[in-house]
Amino acid sequence: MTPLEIKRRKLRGSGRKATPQRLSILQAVDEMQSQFTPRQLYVCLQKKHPNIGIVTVYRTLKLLDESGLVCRMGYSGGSQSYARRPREHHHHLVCTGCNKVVDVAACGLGQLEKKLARDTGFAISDHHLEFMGLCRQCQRPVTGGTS
Amino acid sequence: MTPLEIKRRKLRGSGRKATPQRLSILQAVDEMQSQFTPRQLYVCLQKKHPNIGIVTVYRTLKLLDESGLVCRMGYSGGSQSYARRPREHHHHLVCTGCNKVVDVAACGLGQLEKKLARDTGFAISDHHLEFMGLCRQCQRPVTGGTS
DNA sequence: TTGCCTGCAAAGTGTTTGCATCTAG
DNA sequence: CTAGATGCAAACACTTTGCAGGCAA
Repeated sequence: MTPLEIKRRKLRGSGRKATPQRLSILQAVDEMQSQFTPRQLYVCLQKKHPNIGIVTVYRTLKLLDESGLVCRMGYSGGSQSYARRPREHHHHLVCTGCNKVVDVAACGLGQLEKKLARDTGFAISDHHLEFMGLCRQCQRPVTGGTS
Repeated sequence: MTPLEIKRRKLRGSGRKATPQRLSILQAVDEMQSQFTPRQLYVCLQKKHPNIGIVTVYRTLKLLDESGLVCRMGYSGGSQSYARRPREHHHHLVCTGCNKVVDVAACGLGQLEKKLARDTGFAISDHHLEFMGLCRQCQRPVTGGTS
């Protein structure tokens, strides 16, 4: 089964139509290296699919997020950002240098969550955790030109 | 020395003019219970100081953030949010019902952070942690009308 | 008095919505 | 064929900017 066929099934599986635009967007998402904004994805799409409007990108990303095929992240630079589909419950390690995002499986916040629930009376349903730092590459002193 | 006088000095201390608008904004910030957006602060200000424009609120919050008198937080609902000057490292417990924010001192992520740094090679400098859930009040069944 | 500050309105962005048309199923 | 999807333009919301007048120092 081709990758395209897989994407098609995923879409249909969540009860949506597998239009060419959506398949293109899914493919483009797969090719993104890190977080991206709707506009960035739109620009990437332009190269191969200049007929897709940015409105469709917005709508499709929202839809794919609801279907669990992409993951809505926080805001970056005043714009909503997304990332490729998440696995199970996990967190992110964001490089402040190159903006790369690494998934982190380790969590172990269940206990803290329970303690907090007891202390505050909140019914805690979820949490977000994000680590910031410099990845290996960005830690290296700049060896080439700076331009 | 009155609280007002303190605020005045803080402003002057960062080399800005202590205008009545800025003092009013500083005072309103002090009275905010949790995170707030510029608009929310503006609405609060209207009650006592209807002559302050929302533009001034935007400009002043940015300025106060640069001066370290308020703390710029993430986005909430498509809008930049701020909070009073932060204490030490802490996290937030957000009610998904009423949007109330409670500060959480407990953290204990230092170990996880170190483990992660070892495993991934990242130089981790910080992390954000946010718990979501329903506060006590929002957990109660609706007793009044739903209007 | 002088330079920074304010408030209005207008411009800039990012995102959503209305609507006619098109198409996957 | 029909419900849902697309694309355009317009509407919206949030934030910034230009400018004339005002005020703290």
